[in-house]
Amino acid sequence: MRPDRRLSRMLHVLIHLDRHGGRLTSDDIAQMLGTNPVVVRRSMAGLRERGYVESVKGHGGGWALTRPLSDITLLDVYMALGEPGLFALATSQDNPRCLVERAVTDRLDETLDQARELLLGRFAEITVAEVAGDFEHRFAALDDDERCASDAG
Amino acid sequence: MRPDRRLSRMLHVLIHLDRHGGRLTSDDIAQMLGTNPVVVRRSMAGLRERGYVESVKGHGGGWALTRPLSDITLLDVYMALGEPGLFALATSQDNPRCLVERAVTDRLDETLDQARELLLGRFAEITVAEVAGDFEHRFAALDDDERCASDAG
DNA sequence: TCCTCACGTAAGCGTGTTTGTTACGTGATA
DNA sequence: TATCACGTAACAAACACGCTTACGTGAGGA
Repeated sequence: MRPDRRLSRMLHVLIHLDRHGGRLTSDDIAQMLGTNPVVVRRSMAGLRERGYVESVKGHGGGWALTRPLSDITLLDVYMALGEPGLFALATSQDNPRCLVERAVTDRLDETLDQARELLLGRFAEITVAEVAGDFEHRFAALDDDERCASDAG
Repeated sequence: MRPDRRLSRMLHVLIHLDRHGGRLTSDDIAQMLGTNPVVVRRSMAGLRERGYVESVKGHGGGWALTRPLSDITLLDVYMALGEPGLFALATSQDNPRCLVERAVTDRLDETLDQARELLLGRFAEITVAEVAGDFEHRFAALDDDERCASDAG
């Protein structure tokens, strides 16, 4: 199955919006992500509905943050994307009458639920500002040449 | 993305093989799973290569266990399937030069790795015999009518 | 010997989800 | 009024599992 990369991409965008300060158009963002402005608008619609960003039409329009990154957790972004399925694994329901199958699915679902709980719990603990801090720390550690060579200066 | 149900199905099959005692043909198993014998052979090839089951051609042929369920963990079955990807989520590599993206992907990958470690660790702790025990326990708790109505008697 | 059974494998299509693309509409600004 | 930029619908591409068909091989029985 093709993996969902929207969470990764949206975090990337939020941090760039913060660093940029002003507005970025869907086209700007699409170029950063190597994709299409329509994909950007589609992915960011949920973030707008939840009030993390706003979009403005017309000249000088584009996308901007409406609150600090420290107020947005990875879980917030994940939920703004519609809480897509986390696992590429699922239990089968080929014959719900079969008690063997039910024992298997119950045991597997229980284990998957534990992993899901851990994952979403971690997402809830991490703010986007923290990830931005990871970047700042790395960027500060570079010497001047490396800073010029990187795309995030 | 379409989830992978092979792990669930293979556990189901292994427990039925154990309860049945003798051999089951790919056709028998396909009917249990509501699928096609070719799908069964393909999924079970890895289990055979690892020595958990054997297959015999010709009259009276089919599939049988080659070791007790207590010697097979969920992790063993997962690995026999070729260790398919666990998550429907992945990090993006749209622009590896971008330090922001790298900070995001590193943080996300780290979190996903934690969840993966938990999940595979749990898989390693659970034997197929344990899941079969779950079934036996439930089956013993049924009264006669319910046993007849279930498909696992 | 010949037939049937059952597995082994290759090849192609179906399907669902994200992603990519085109097209058209709407509102805001110069 | 022209242009910019978002909003949305519609459709194609890519990808992996699942399904189906087809053909080959080895084992056993008539």
